[in-house]
Amino acid sequence: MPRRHCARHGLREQVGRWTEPRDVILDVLSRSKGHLSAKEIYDALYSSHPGIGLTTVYRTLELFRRLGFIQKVASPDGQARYELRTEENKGHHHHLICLRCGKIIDYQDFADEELELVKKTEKALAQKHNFLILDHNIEFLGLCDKCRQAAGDI
Amino acid sequence: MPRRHCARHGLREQVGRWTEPRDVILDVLSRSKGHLSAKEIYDALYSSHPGIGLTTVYRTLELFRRLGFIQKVASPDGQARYELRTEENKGHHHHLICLRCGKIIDYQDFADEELELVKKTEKALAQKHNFLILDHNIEFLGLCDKCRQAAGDI
DNA sequence: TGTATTAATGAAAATGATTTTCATTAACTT
DNA sequence: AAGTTAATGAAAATCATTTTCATTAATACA
Repeated sequence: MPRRHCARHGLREQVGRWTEPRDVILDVLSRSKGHLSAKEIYDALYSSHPGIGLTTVYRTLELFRRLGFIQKVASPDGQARYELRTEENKGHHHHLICLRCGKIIDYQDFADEELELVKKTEKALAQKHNFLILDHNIEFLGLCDKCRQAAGDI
Repeated sequence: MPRRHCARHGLREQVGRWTEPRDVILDVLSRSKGHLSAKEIYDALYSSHPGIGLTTVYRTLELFRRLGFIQKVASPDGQARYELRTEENKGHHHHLICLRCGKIIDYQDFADEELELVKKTEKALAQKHNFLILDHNIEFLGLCDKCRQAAGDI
């Protein structure tokens, strides 16, 4: 069985058993640029590994999230989407989301300016509302290139 | 039948028929400070109007959203929540969301600073990704006062 | 290198929010 | 006041996700 990612990520110590599904799902995630839904991962795997069930995909994604390997993003089309955490995107949750097809695009621009404002806001809000702030989200919603055309450019 | 809100909001022209469920649901929304889920609205109505079904609540919320009277916010607990659009909150979608109970708090602080950054970012992103930006969301996720205590303040 | 242990899997059923269907009711038109 | 048809409510359908449980297989250990 391929141990590609197991060695690569030093997972052995953190996960009970390193299995084929976990290996292949991590592989799909690292191959893909964008954010994939559970169903999309299941479909991508189906031709090469028809045995892997959707249940396992969900369970594995939840495991990876717990381990901090991936980030889960709620998409307005109802399916959650997941992306591998990399050095670049670590700590950033800034997205461009298409309301029509659910596609999610990361952006890095203005990250510094945003971060400054976010930190300032965070501190003030935590105090004012006695809230323990653990995370934040900044997202822009609209229509992606493809869907603008499909929708007759509105 | 009470026509309270029908007159108040000048709805008659915009909606086909003004009905009791629509009237009462709008009433609940305008009475409530926070963001209510469909189920919460249904429950709030149950004692005084046991006849009104959950289906109608959903349909009415969708109508109100189409008309621009309310704003729908996705909550991480899985249920969408809705708030009446008022003069103050119009154009702002800035929320403090509790990951444990789903409670949503609006905030206005830093709205001006945020808006400036948002506009700048929006323009640049729209151009770079050929995206038609229709809306944005800024949210802070964490634990509300009550849930911090329930969770032993972590 | 087998073999036992038990974590991980997959199929099917369960869940929970939301949507659809369809026969009935009632708001508005005339 | 009566007809038209939009709106309703109950039940069924959907859809993403979770749970259950019997089976499989990764690791430990003899």
